[in-house]
Amino acid sequence: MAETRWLNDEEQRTWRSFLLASRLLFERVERQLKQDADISFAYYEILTRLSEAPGRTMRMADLAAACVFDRSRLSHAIDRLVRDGWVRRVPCPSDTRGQLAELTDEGMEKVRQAAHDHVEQVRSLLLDRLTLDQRTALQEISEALATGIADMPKLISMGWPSR
Amino acid sequence: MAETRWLNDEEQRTWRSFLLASRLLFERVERQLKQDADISFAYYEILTRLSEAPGRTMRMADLAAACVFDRSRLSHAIDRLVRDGWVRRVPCPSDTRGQLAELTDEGMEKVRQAAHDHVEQVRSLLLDRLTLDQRTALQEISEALATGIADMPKLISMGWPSR
DNA sequence: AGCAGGTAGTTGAAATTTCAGCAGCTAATG
DNA sequence: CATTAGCTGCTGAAATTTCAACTACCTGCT
Repeated sequence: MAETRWLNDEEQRTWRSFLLASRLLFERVERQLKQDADISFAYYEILTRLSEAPGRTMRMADLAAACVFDRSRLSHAIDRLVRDGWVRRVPCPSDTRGQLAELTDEGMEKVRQAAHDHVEQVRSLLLDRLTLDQRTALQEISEALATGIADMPKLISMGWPSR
Repeated sequence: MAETRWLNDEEQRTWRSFLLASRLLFERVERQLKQDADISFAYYEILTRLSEAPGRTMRMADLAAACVFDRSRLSHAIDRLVRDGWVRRVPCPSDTRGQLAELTDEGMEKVRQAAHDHVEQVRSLLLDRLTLDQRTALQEISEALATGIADMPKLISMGWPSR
């Protein structure tokens, strides 16, 4: 195995500042939602996605992909949202294996109520701190990264016995 | 309370693409570390910070701040790293309350071993996908965000009884 | 010295996420 | 049609993180 190609200063600084900024940002977003609306960002995001979906309904797998959850995590999370009365499970008509998660009226109300302060927070932590150029740049960068990553295989298969 | 100032399309797209990209990125980084080095990114980061610190040693609170962990999370995490023999706890000489986390030789070896593939992953997921201009922009944006957030109070005190 | 208020780190329990594996179903192949 | 590979979602247990105290100690003030 070759020598480790360490990051140079510029590379290091880019990666670390990105890491730091994202984490500080998400930490604040989480904290604010928990404090003002008593809901975690994970749940808030699920509810939001559903609220935007046609029929307030999504297939479990699609919802998981949208939220970048694995299936198991989503499954447990939906259990809890169902328990709280914000989501309902509906069998999928076109695929017997499938389940749809449907947002209830209570769930819809919950998102609405939580959204107000959340949006303000996103503005003050992210949008208001950047120039228009920076926002554009960030968007382009993010989209490039997301596209690139989505195209890559999830697991790097290494040295597989060749048949 | 005023009407919710929803994000317009451009704002929405910036925020969501940033959200998506960061999560995909961190998800891959986590997965790779787990797969190749059998360690979570959280632990890897703790070990890394310690490996760079003078004397391979840091105060708990500083380490927590560097990793954007709360104290409790760090405390539990260090428990586990101590159990695994990668970290040692040392009382702080200057402050009786304090503790120092010290990286053991085994811990150092673990970081070294994990770092190789991790660095490659950071390159292929992030650095190699951006132009030099984009890397510069991302760095500036991240630093602006991090600075801004660090300056803000953690909790928005609302409607406090005026004395 | 004695006290008030803040800081450092830990603790245990509850909540959440991860992990491995499973059962049922679909779809492609021959 | 039968086979088989792959997908869908769920489950339970283990690992981790969050939450709310709590102890011990430091700092500045009187």
